[in-house]
Amino acid sequence: MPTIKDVAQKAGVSVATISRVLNNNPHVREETRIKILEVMRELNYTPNSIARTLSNQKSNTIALLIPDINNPFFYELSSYIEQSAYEKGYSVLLYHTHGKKKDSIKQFLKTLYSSYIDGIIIASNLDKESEKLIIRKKLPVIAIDRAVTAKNIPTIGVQNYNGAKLALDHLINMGRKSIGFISGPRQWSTTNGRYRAYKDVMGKLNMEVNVVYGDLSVNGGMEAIYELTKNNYNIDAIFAANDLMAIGAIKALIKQKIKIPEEIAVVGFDGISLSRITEPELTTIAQPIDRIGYLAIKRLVDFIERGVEIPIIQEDLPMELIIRNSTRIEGH
Amino acid sequence: MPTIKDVAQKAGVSVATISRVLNNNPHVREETRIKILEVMRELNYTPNSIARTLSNQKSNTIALLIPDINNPFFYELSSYIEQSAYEKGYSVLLYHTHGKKKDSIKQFLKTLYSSYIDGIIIASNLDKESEKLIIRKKLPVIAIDRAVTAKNIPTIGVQNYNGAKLALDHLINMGRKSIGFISGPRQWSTTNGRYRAYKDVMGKLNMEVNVVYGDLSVNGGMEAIYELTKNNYNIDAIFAANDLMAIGAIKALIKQKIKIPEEIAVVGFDGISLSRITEPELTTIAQPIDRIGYLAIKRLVDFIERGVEIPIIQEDLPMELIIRNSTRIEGH
DNA sequence: TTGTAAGCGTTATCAG
DNA sequence: CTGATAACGCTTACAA
Repeated sequence: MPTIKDVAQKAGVSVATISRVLNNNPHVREETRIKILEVMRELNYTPNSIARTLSNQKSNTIALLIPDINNPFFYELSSYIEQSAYEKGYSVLLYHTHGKKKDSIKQFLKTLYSSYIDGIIIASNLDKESEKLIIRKKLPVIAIDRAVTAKNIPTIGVQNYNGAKLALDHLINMGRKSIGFISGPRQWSTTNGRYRAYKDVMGKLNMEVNVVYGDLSVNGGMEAIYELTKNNYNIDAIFAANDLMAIGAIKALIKQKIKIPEEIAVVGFDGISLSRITEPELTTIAQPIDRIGYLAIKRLVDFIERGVEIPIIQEDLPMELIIRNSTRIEGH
Repeated sequence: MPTIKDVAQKAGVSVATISRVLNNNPHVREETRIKILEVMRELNYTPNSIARTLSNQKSNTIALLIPDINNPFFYELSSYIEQSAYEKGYSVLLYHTHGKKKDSIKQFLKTLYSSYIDGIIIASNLDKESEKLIIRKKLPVIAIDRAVTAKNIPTIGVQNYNGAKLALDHLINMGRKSIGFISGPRQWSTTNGRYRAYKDVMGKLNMEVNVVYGDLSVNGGMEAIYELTKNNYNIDAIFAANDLMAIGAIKALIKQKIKIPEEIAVVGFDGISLSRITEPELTTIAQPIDRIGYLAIKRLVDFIERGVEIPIIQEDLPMELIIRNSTRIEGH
């Protein structure tokens, strides 16, 4: 691989000048610039990014911490983040927090600082200690969606309460009289809003409250259904706190030969692409995953490159109801 | 962040000595080594990996090229690869070849050489030109599974022919008399073995051949079913060249109110975790995804660190039949 | 066993 | 507008 020296030599100038054209420094005579660009092409020269990073103390890389490998929501999210980063000239360093030893997150954070990572996006739920470690350093951080309990990390999330209301109103519009709710884990901050909406709507309409807790997985959804249908034969709709559990719900209902949506309608939450994999396809409340990824990168890069402060407040994006056959009787 | 200089100063030795203990060089007095380790802990020192990379011309990073973001098979694969790499002290640089402009792969390859990437794993199908570019450099490369048409890239794959035979024998053992095959795209090398097995088995047993081509997606599987069932009312089993299409097949069959497996049994291929998402769950031929990932990393690292040549031959791993309810009548 | 110093490929300061 | 050169943090002959 040719280096900046080779280019300098062949072009008959100093490395400083080469560096200048590399960095679009205007103080280069047009003639020399052209000459140099030509030589670069001839030599098929690419600037060495490692050397650049060392010199600049900046890597144009953003670290992304995501939790479970089995939740497609995070894959889709990471894909959008990578795309947005790519467009701004940044790479993404993916780190799966799930399944690794407790200390390894600490280790990873150390690595960050030894690689000149420019910023961090956190989609995982970290323990308090790790969070503190992150905050202590001055690296720009942004949390997305479900995540982070510390108050002083800027967060981009979704309107969980309003989104859940969309789901419930839809079910009620479809004439459902008894709605069961499959909640996420109690500590999980983002499911709280969804839970509150459920309680509020049920309360206002004087409807029975039936809540079961699940672990956000397909199996969790199945188990929740067994629990819910064990005693409540009158339920005619299910609202699940995420799509994976809703898919599990559909699976369990089909197994019990319960007709969807005729006997029980199902609504999910997230809008992952898997929500179309079942038969019937799942009605769901879609998060603007692309937008979350885009915003996270934008906020971070704006700060890194232009010092634009990231608002410490929580920024909550609206959600969208997508109606499919798990709530809509076909042909209607 | 403290540097090697800070450590040297505080420990009262030269940076060379620090570097020696960092690299486990035995020519350090035990006493000094201990002293230095102590100072490192005190200062909370972490060696700067960028500087190390620049000096060593080696980054301990392996690039992984994966295609479609929507195929969970590759996600699972990449997860195992990351895990294996992690255990050997390597990071993985993920690059999605799908959806990016044609030139960007070329651009990416350039980046590789400017970041001292130590090796490449290719899971994507690249065009000939890109492949040539890769081969021309002396970077160690390994292709996995479905991939790569060039003959001179070492490849780790699976026994497609034998795996497909497992599926077909199973269906025949279950008493099926007419098996339809949903193939992958014709050019797709890995589906060829599966196709040949189908032809051979059908031929040997004098059974009717019914092949439809799909694009390896869920929708592709659905369309294939519409095609297959349009004319062949006597089919009682489907073998799909991958799980995603098999899932689509199940979806389409359910939509047509055809009972699985009573009327039509379905077998997939890959063994992705999504194969358990349907009701009934999918019988499938599982690839040893973990093993593929492990081997790819092992071969690469063995070469990088100890010069162990990677066998140029294709290395094909055995597959496993997993029987679930899409072929087995419940209670049996 | 330890230290000195050159080198890895850039960037940036300071002169000219 | 251009060139020398120190600096980024580490490794590694070569000397001592």
